[in-house]
Amino acid sequence: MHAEQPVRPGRAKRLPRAVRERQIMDAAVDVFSRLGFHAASMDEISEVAGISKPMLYAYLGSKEELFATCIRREATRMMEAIAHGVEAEEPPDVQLWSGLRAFFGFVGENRASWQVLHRQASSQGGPFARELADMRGRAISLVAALLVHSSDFGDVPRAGDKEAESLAAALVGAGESLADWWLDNPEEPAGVVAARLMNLVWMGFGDLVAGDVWHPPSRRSSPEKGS
Amino acid sequence: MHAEQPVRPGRAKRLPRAVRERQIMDAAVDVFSRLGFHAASMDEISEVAGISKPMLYAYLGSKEELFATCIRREATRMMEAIAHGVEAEEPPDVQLWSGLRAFFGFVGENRASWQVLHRQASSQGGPFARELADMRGRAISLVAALLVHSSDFGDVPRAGDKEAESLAAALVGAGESLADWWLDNPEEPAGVVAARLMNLVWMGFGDLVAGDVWHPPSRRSSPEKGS
DNA sequence: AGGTAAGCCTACTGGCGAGTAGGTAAGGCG
DNA sequence: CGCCTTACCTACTCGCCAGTAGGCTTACCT
Repeated sequence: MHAEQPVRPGRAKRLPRAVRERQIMDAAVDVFSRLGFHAASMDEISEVAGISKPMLYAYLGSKEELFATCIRREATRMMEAIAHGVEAEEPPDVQLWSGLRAFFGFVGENRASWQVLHRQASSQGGPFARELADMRGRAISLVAALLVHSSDFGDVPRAGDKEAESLAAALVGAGESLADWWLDNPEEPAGVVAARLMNLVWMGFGDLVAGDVWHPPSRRSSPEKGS
Repeated sequence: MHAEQPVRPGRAKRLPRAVRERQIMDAAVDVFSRLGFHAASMDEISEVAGISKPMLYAYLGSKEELFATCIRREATRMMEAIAHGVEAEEPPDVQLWSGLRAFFGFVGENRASWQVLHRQASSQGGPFARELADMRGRAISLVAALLVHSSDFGDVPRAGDKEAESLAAALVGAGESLADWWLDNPEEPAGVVAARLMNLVWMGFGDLVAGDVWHPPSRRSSPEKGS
């Protein structure tokens, strides 16, 4: 132990910038999700990332910039995951179903991302909430468009845009809340949780109480086996 | 004007402890709702309350105790407001409807309380989240019981408790989210927003698209005039 | 009136954490 | 092989804010 190693203790291996940035972002999402924006310190993020604080500032700028970048990255990943699972040609209920499945699938596999997006981002004032509200707004518009379009299938001429938007907000919120609940009760698979929400918003309690359930038009396996 | 007033500039009028505590709590809820837990400073709270910082500590203890007390007070107020609006003898759908109206009524008249409860409390780790999760849990249980009981009216023997709970979580979340949306779109009255959610969760999109709507059993005025 | 306790204050300390100054190793290229 | 650019570090400053020490003032009670 008295012999000096040529390797200085706190010296990280030299890496190209892009790789380090990825590492740092991953560490930041992890720490932000566990502690929240304010309680998270740049010291801890740098420690988790395996580098020193000045590198953080050199690569990602201030704490706020870093956080905003995290939000943007995770939001983009999520929206892409959902968009990937939905096909625009399908009828509205199937589109909704696909979207829900993709959403819960993403949350199940990216819990930290979800924490950052849903809890942290929305509760910090400043530009973060705007960033997040932006994505949320896009999601709501998407659902609202689906609902309006869906009306064309029935005989109701056209629900008010405001009404569709508020319903979409309720639906998105239901999804968020259910996802949170799921994090605390993770024993059930994503598909089952998604199917529950699908039934709730498509059939309503009234029908469910009467024993009616929604199921996809016999393509894949039915979402809830008759247990 | 050059004569000294006997009133010292920063000296507040003497008041009994109970009254001051109320003032302080009101100020705290206001500041916490605007800035969030961390960004809120005890200095600002004391300033808004019209007293000096040591009084805060003398009366309400540390910042964390103060915040927890705020949460408890507001949560209790809200639960009482809702419980007040619901009568246990009514059929399930009417109970749900009453609860929704009471909820949105409360939020409309206590926006700051709602901000503190929904945004701030849930995003801070620590004992606050527990406090809040507690109330939320009670609300969910309440709704879940309603759903289970509701099943007895139909011919389905009994939905699984887990399923009822997750549906209740989704419903509570939908309410929270819709309340948030409403804060940004406050032009509509509480009753209309409540009616939207009622229709969504009771009828489902499937029925709504087909033109069916739920309405209360002809007692009060109908929730949504045929516009 | 005079005592006294409750209500109120100004003015500090101490620690934590964002952001920085200035220096050290290591890979590439002549 | 030496030079220089890029990656990386240790070790600070500085402001903000939770929490406190110690003293003043006013209402009530006898």
